[in-house]
Amino acid sequence: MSRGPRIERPRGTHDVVPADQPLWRRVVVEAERLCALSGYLPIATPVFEETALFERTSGAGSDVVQKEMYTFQDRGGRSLTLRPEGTAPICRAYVEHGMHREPQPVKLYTVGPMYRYSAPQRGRFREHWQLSVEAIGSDDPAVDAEVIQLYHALLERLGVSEFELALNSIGCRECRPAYLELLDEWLAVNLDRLDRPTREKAAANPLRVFDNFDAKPAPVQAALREAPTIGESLCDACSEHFDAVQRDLDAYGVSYELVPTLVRGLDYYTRTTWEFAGPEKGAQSALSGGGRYDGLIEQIGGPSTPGVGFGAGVERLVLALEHAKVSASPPSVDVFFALAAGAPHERVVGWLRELRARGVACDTDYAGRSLKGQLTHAARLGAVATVVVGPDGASIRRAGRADEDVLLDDVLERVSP
RNA sequence: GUGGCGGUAGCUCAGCUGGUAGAGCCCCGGGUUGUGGUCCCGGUGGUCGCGGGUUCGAAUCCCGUCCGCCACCCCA
Repeated sequence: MSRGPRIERPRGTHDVVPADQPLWRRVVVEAERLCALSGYLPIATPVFEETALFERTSGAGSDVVQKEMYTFQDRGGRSLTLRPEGTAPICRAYVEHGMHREPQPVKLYTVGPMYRYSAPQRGRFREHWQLSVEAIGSDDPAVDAEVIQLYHALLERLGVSEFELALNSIGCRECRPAYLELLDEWLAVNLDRLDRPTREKAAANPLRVFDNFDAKPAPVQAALREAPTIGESLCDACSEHFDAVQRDLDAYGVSYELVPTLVRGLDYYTRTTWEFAGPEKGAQSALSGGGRYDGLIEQIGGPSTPGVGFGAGVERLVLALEHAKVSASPPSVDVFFALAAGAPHERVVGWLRELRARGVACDTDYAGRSLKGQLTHAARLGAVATVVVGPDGASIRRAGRADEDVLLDDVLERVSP
């Protein structure tokens, strides 16, 4: 029969099989519903983009650009990249379609696959699905809060209660350079108090010396606690902005923890940054993360335009739902036709056509099962009504009701009132 | 990309120090149950991840490789 080794899905990818779909759909449907309720409109962008889009916006030094991009040349010699994140493509579409002429902010969302070449693990894939929500064209802190609240509402709505929201502001082009200078100075003086990984960070990406703080040796933690944080260096405008975001979150009833060392992995972020962490242990706890990106649109050749948004992992959210013991049922069958010996097949086909036209979900046996097998199958499908069809009549069975014997001519009307 | 652990039926796993493959669940059939999710009996189903090596003989030992999981890195 089959020759050669069995072909399996590519490393780091996964199938969402029918058994997984109810939970998966629930996440996506609720997300879309909440987006619509807040005025976010759906947009779809290509799954691949010109490589420069990500190189320019994410930052040449970012992990994504350095080691995680799926980059390839097409037959025309173009360098293309499977999108590693959703924000830059949406901003590209915003510029390309002149959405700056529309009423601002333009509020958009999309759900689709993202690609990152990293070592697969539980909850971490090379192809994973993400909900991306973006509000472009306003620097109002109320928009930051709205977008954060949107994901918060999604978690509540889905029944996930075990999560934490970490919040920070990383300043703007005005105040961040000054802070970086302060930090560099401090690092230079205190280098001998740090361990090797932290020293390497200090050289490569000083903002990230605080990463994974809890795992560092106690003396290193003690030292880092004395280091200057961005919060103390925010300019007045950024500081006011950040205060306003917090006031709105309070008004929304969203609780958060201020984490002055929270820095995100992409270079385009400014001011507000945040991360929702879920109940799963380990490095895959991040459910969603986002921030403001006031310089991004300019970087890709558009007019100076502020924006905020986040990306949220669908698989991680599904994992959180499973952790919270949330379940969802598959779609049910209204009517199942079980055929006894001598049943008129053509009549059943006609009933199927008519019921489906009326919007009644119905099915029958195609596996040559015994009558008992068909009834068992009907029960497993969760059929509301099972019709046992004989040569001259039928019997309609519903849970908790007496069987109803009907003429073949009356089946349709009795089964679909 | 680095290190550790692991891959046996669709799923969860057993298979002792090498002797040539098993259970439960699932699926199908039969019986029982008022012809429907229970229970009982039976059956289908396996390139032991893949390739090579050692051996009279490999699921079992060795090497390589692929895939998964865990940690690191980093993220969703």
